[in-house]
Amino acid sequence: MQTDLLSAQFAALADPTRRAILARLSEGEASVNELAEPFDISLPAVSKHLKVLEKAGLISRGREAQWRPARLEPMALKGIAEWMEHYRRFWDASFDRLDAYLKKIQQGDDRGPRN
Amino acid sequence: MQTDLLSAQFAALADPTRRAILARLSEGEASVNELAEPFDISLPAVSKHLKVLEKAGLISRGREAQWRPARLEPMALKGIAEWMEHYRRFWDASFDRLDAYLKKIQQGDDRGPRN
DNA sequence: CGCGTTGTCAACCGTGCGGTTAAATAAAGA
DNA sequence: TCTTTATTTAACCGCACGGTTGACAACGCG
Repeated sequence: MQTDLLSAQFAALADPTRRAILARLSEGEASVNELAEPFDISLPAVSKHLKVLEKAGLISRGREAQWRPARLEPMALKGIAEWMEHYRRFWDASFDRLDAYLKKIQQGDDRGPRN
Repeated sequence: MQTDLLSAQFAALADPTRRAILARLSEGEASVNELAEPFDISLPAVSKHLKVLEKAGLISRGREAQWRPARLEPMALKGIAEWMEHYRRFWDASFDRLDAYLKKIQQGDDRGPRN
């Protein structure tokens, strides 16, 4: 079993069905039936996907009568974004320039009042 | 089997050992033995991890005599970054106002027709 | 209450993953 | 050539994953 949250999040995102579910939820919360509609899989399968997403902290669920609407958990992807930031310089050209600039500043004067 | 590159990349990143390997490679290329050293797993296991990373396009491998150094593939993470960009407004503070606006909209027209 | 709707739980199945050990391959060096 | 070093391949193992079907629970409504 996966104890590490970041691993759980990456693993959750590795499935195309789950990414599609997230895309749908980015337009607003939805019931399980609504989420299942575009796919050719059974309802329990969708229910399992939602459980995976929930354990990864990517969604949360409510209750309204017999519906259990799922909604995107807004801050969840921030952890991944922060992990990626460490590698940003490898693919983002504009970051290279900023990086160089920051290093240059840092060399001479650490606590300068930048306004 | 996974044919989708994005899925393969997320799956590759879901393993902590592989993320540690990437972190090591972000400081420069390394041989399999060097990469294996911090871990308590066998060499073939590391070799398999490298193959997963390579198939995901995250690293590439060379040959120098009997060594097969691995190096980070610079542009690889860009695909993931672009996927995440779609969700940026959900966690980035500078989009807070937009987010609040979307939530407000969402309240009104949630579950209309259909089931 | 009984009924229909919505969703989950339980059990099962096939496949792939991360790990192992043992053997094979590749290249440098004596 | 024979040996040493570096790495991959092959075969296997246990387990988690994504899927199924069938039964069950929760709730609104007549």
